[in-house]
Amino acid sequence: MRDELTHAVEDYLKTIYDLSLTHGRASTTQIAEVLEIAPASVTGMIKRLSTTRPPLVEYIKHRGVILTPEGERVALEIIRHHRLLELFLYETLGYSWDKVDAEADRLEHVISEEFEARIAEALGDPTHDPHGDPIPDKNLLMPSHAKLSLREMRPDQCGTIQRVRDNDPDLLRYLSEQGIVPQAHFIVTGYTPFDNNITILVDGQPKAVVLGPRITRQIFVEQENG
Amino acid sequence: MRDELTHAVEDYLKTIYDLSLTHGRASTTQIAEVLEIAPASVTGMIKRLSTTRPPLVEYIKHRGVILTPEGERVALEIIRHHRLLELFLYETLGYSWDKVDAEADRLEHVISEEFEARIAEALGDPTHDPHGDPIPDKNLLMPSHAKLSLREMRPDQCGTIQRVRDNDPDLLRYLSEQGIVPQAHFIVTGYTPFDNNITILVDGQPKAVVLGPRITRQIFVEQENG
DNA sequence: GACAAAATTTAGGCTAGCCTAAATAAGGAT
DNA sequence: ATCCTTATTTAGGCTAGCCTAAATTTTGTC
Ligand SMILES: [Mn+2]
Ligand SMILES: [Mn+2]
Ligand SMILES: [Mn+2]
Ligand SMILES: [Mn+2]
Repeated sequence: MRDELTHAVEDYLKTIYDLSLTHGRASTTQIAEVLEIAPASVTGMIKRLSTTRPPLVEYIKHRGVILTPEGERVALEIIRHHRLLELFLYETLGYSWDKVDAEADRLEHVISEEFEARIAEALGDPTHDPHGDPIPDKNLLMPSHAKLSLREMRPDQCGTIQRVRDNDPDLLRYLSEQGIVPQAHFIVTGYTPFDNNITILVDGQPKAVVLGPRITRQIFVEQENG
Repeated sequence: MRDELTHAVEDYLKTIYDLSLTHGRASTTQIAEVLEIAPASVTGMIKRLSTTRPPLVEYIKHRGVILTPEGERVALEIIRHHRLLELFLYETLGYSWDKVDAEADRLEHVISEEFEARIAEALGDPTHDPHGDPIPDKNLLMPSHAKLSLREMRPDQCGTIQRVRDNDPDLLRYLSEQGIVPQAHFIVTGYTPFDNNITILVDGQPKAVVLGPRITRQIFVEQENG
């Protein structure tokens, strides 16, 4: 069906997919920041993506882009590769969870459908990667996932960690040292306004931890009704 | 030490290494054939490879190229990636031996040194890939390997299959159907001059097989003194 | 040793993807 | 509504890698 797309194109589509989830439409500058390239270069690329047949994005000048159904299909395919690879590196090869993202970022573009199928099977058709990110299934259907960020929680509320943004290796190492990993259960023991610090006590950990908003914004949880 | 080389450069160096083993110096046309690109393009690339610092090939106009020590180091690094990957795909992911080459050809350029180290360890620091090709060790030292081709053998001589060229998936499937795989023991039962057909009986196989020179040239064996 | 065939190089051109600098459009404050 | 800032696009340029067609060198044959 789809002929070969370049690695660059695949990375653009993956990035646009991610940005659309939180911001609706992806702007030139946002894409440029994530991909660490000049905004002018992004303009050139999204023009191309919007004029392929079929178009991969819908582009309105000065208004940014959204993915077309075909663009989304490609993005989900790459995201499936990426997250399956992360889990494979973590589970099968013993990588630490802060190193899998960088490796998967390159591998995602070169593995075949057979490779994808074989690691999916070896891992038992998993639904979530090591950071709790949902893995689209074979038909590219995305499992539901927590959207409540830890920043919104308040004292005496409790829940489980579901998902942690995976782009910052140092943060990931820090968090796992504190026991803040998917499935960990915690209770909020403190909140300070103005600086928006949140203190949580994670089950099985000796001490509570204070987390600033730059961190809590990156953590998604499932709240328990209690 | 070495900064990033492109996939294309790595494939050139790997190809030149291979060609040098059998032909001494690699010619423009030979490289072009293996890589399936126009000879004119090869000329352009080998000029570049010969003028990098340090140079990766030694180029004499109209006389082809040989690898410099640095070029050979890079080639061996990629060949180690390739062959470790082939074995990993074969052993760990259950690929058939005719499909591993194509997949490894892409993966070899993107895996990190950590990935290399982890699969090497998982496989027990192997010395040979699924086709019997030698895998350079961590220090890029190439294990010794059989250089006697099956084509040179004659009736009543026997030996074991050591190595089969891996570039033709159809041939690989055919050979494994006949039990012609590394470590298989066989005896030569026939030879016909002019057409250079060789008949061998492989241990454990019901019938002898006649193999033409196009095939026997691709198979390397260890002869048994008998 | 001349000459044709084969191998190789040169010349000119193309696409993908990036860049910087300059021009323009959008949005917010007054 | 105007001004200013910020976002975006346009213009022009660069490298990597490929291509074809034409020129040139090498080589094998007589
Ligand atoms: Mn990527
Ligand atoms: Mn992840
Ligand atoms: Mn390759
Ligand atoms: Mn092989």
